[in-house]
Amino acid sequence: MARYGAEHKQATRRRMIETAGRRFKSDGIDGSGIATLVADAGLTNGAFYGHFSSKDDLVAAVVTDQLDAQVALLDSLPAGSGVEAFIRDYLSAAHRDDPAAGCPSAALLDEIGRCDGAIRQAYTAGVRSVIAAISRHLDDGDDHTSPAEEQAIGLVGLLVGSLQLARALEDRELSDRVLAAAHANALKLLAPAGRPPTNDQESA
Amino acid sequence: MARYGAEHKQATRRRMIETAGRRFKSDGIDGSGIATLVADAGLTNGAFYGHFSSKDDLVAAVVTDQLDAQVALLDSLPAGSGVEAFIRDYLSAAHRDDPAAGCPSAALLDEIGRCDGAIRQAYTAGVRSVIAAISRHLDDGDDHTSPAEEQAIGLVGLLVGSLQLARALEDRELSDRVLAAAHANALKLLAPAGRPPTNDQESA
DNA sequence: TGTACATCAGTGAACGCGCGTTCACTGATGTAC
DNA sequence: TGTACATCAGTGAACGCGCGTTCACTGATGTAC
Repeated sequence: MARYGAEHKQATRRRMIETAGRRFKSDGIDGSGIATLVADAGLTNGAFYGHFSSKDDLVAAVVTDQLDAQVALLDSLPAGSGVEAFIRDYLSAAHRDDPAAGCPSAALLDEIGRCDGAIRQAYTAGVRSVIAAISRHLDDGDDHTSPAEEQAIGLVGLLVGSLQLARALEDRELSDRVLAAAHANALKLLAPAGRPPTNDQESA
Repeated sequence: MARYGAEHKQATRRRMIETAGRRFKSDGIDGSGIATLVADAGLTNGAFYGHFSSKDDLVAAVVTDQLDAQVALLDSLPAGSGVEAFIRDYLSAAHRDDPAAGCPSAALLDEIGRCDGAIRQAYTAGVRSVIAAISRHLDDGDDHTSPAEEQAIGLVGLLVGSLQLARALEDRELSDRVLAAAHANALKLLAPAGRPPTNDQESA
C-alpha cells in the first residue's frame, strides 16, 4: 500500500472536478488557468497531470459531472409540479446572481460550442439526459399538444437563453424584467393549447 | 493634409470592427488575440492602438455595431409577417453552421456576461433596441395576451438559447431536432392564447 | 517649379506576464525479511 | 522489533508560447516659401 488509501486519489479527483465546475462557471473555461484550478482544490500545479491528461480532459469530466447533477436535481423533484418549481428556481434572482453554483449550460454553452469533439460529445450525452429528465416530468401531466420532448427542448432553450440575457444586462431593473418575462413565457410553453396559461407569477 | 484623406482612418476602424465581429463570433472574445484581429483587417499589431485604446474598447465597439446591424435587419422586414421570417432564418441550419455571420448574442452572450461594465453597458443598450424592434413588429398584429415587450423578451431568450444548444450538440440529427422544436415553441409563444399555434413548420 | 518640412497611419521589434505542460524530486506510508 | 526498500500523490521549478500593450521608427503625402 502507498501513502494513502485507495480512495484518496479518487477523492482528490472528485474535489478537482467540483471546484473546477464552480471556477469554470464563474470565470469561463478559457478564463480559468490550471494554476487557479489546482489551487482551488488545495494542490499545486504539477499535481494536475496525475489526475487528468490535459485541460480538455478535465473540462469533459466537469461537463459530464455538472449535467449529471442537474439530472439528479430534476429527478428529486415531486412528480406533480416539479417542472414549475424548477422553472421558478432557475429564473430566480439568486440563480442569476450566483453562476458558480448554477446551471452549467447558462454559464458555458457558447464556449462549449467552440470546444473540441470530446467535450461536445460529453455535453451532448449530458443534455440528452437533462431533456429526458424534463420530459419525464411533462409526461406525468396528461394534457399537452406537443410531444414532451419538443416541449422540454423549448423549455431548455428558453431558460438558458433568458438567464444568460439576465446576467449580461448591466441594468438591474431590466434584468429583473427579463426573468419575469421568461417565467411567463415558460408557463405559456407548458400550458396546453386552447387555454390561457395559469398566470400566478409576479415580477421578481 | 496627411498621407490619406480624412475618411481613410475611419474606414480602417470600420473594417477592424467588422472583421473583429466575425472573428469574435467564430473564436470567442478570449479566443481572439490582437495579432489575429489586426491581421484579419490587413494590418500589423502596432496599428491597433491608433484606433482603439484597448481590446475591451474594441469589444464594446463591436458589440454595439453587431446589435445595431441586428436592429437594421429587423427594421427591414415587412410589417406583416416579419417576425415569422426572422424566426425561420434564425433557426435555420445555415445560421447554426455559420456563427461568424450570425447573431452576436448566440455566439457571445455568456462571455459578455463576464465582461467589464462598459461592454455590458454597450450590450444592454443594444439589446434594448433589439427588443424594441421586435416589439414593434409584434404590436402590428392586433391580438395578443401578453404585452409585446414580454413576448419579445421571451422570443429572444428562446432563440438565443436554442441556437447555442443546436451549435453545441455533436449529434447532427439531435441538433436538427432542437432547431425544429425551437421553431414550434417560438410560434407557440407568438400565438394568442385560446387558439392553437399555426403549425406549418417542418423538421429541418 | 523645386526643395525643406510637418503630418500621421501604419510598421515591427520588444516588454512582462500567464498560459498549458513536463519532469526530477520529496516524503509519508506499507512491505519484506 | 528493526532496518532497507518500493510505492506514488503531490511539489515546485522550468519549458516554449502567445497574450495585451508600448514605442521608436518609416515613408507617402500635403504645405510653405
